[in-house]
Amino acid sequence: MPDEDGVVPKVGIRDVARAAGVSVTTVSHVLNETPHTRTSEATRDRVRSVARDLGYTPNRLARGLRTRASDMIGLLTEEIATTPHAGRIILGAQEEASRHNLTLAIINSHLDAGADARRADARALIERQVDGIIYATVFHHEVSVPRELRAVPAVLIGALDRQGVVPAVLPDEASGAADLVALLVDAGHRRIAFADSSIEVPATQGRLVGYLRGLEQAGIPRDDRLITAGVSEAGGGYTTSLELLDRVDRPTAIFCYNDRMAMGAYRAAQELGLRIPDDVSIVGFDDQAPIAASVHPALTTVALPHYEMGAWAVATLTRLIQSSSTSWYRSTHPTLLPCPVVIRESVAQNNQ
Amino acid sequence: MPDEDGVVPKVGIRDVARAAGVSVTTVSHVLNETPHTRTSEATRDRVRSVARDLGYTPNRLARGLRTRASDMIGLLTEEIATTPHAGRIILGAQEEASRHNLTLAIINSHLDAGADARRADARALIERQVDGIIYATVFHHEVSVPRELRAVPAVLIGALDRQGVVPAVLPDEASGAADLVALLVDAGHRRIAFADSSIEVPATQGRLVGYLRGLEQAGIPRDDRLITAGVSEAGGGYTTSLELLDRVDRPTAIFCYNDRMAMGAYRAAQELGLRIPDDVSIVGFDDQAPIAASVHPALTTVALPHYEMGAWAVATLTRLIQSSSTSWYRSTHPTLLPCPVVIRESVAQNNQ
DNA sequence: CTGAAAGCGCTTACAG
DNA sequence: CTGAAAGCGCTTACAG
Repeated sequence: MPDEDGVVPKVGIRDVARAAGVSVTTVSHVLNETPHTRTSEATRDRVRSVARDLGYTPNRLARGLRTRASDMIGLLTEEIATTPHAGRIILGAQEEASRHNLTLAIINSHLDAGADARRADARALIERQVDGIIYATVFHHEVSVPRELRAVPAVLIGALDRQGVVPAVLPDEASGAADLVALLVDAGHRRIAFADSSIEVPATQGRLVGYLRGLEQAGIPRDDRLITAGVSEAGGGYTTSLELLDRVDRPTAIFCYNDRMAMGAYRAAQELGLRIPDDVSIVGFDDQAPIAASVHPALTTVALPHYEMGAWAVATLTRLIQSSSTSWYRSTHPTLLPCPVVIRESVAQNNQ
Repeated sequence: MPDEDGVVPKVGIRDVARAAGVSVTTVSHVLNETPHTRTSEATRDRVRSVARDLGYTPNRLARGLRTRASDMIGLLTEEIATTPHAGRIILGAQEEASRHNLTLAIINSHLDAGADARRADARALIERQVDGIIYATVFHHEVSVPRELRAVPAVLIGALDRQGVVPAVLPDEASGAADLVALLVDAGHRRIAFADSSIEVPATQGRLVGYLRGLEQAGIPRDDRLITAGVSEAGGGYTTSLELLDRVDRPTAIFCYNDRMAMGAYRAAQELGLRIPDDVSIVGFDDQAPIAASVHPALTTVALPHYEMGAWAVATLTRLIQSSSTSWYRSTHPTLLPCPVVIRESVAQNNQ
């Protein structure tokens, strides 16, 4: 309880021990429920109630120093907090951490900060004695993992380790894209365009691959005239869709690389007097929170498993930490997490 | 360097001391650049180079235990990581923390988790010995701050302390709204509608107040027929704008409560064959990342100072921590941070 | 069933 | 200018 200054005198384990008339050893055993330690029920009750009455709060710093486990996970993000939806990676990691009684310490590195800054950030986390580090990037390019990450168990989100030794998790963009195509095919579409992004990120590969796989699985021959590319913003989707929809044999559906491009496609369709989805179906990718649900008609798209990747990373890390094996890493195969199709209103049956 | 097992033997301050042929005291002084401590230049150089060669990484846990300062700030968010843009609060806090050589530990509480869960979360942070806590909420309702927050310096983001004792920072929504109205007035508009949100959050108050203040400053009489309310989603903006724009004396500009409602207003205008901004100007609020820039024409709106609030919180907290005064809190006035108008293309000169 | 004591890796008066 | 030693608040063999 606060004294008249409002200062709360910190009560430590020895205060509890003294007040309960036992040793600190016993207090520690009781409060931590140390296995293989038999303490009389009476003593345990007394210790617990004294601890509560005194408002004892264990000092996890001291505990960590002694046990050599800080129970903290470091999350190193690369420009990710700026990205929409990235908050869900943090959220997934945080909630999984809470489930394991771990705390998440985060540091954000700027993309353009360079390798040195990133290494310094990793070091800062290691100085905190984090038990493991999650390194999350925006695009899943291959990264050379800062070598400080070798000092501690680590996992990657959205990136591949060039040395192929650090476990990684990625969205299964190809399957998501293929599923989306299947949805279109099921609705009777066969002339499905792919409005790709012209910028070179690995995600492009995945989505294009999935698009092609989807066609193949439906027995629809690839038609390169239906594959276009533009800036991965609304503007790019507009330009590219305008051209696509102005053809005599225009596609009955457009699969846009992302939701922003889909917004542009909406506008193109509108200007051409085509109704969505009756005259043309449009789908996107990303399930970007405010866009996909706010456009009219609401956009059918594919969601990225941000939350799940964050949770996966912490779960995997705790396993690595517990195994405490010298060789943390077995599999070099990245884990692919499903990208679920989110059905809204921008796809209609095709009757042509 | 790793031995053959890949295990990196932890090097501590005593290893450095031994290798440099000095005491740990000296190593500590040199590495921390302790003031009022004169160590020969030669010794300092030797210590530093030995530390570097050995790859010495100070253990901040041990340091914290000794100095009673963990150099960690706890960020307690309330459902915030789910909110678009909330990442920027975390980012602002994180970057400001880095500047002070502090690390951010985050925990997210669910809105519906209740006061007990929130208190447990605060306690978890305090067990980590955080030097201060930031409590960030989505809507700035008044909150009763968990009493564990009294044990440590704390600041509020986006909320007011019911007891009026914890420093708080809020977006100056009223001024932002007034500025937006001023922009419209400068463009010659006088019949400016306000498509308010029908849900009751304090932000509504601020924006409405700002709208009215803006009119007043321009000498435009308040016209309640121009103030409507709808669901604060695209659908609400659509319905409400449709009605507004269908009047004979329709407004020349619509100020939407948020960007999502503005998207609905866009659709209403389109359906009525009104061009934006030539026939009607539309503005929003929030500057929601993917929406405002992706709609056509790009939306003029007001940005929320998320990043700045995060940075403010950490900066203020460090000041409170350093002052180490028993009575941390002086001012009960919340700090209001400006909401800058972001001019894009949805406002045109009115010539009626 | 319970406790005395060492030690985790640092910092910091204090002494020389 | 430099160092020996105490101590931050815990946990954990070990002994009884």
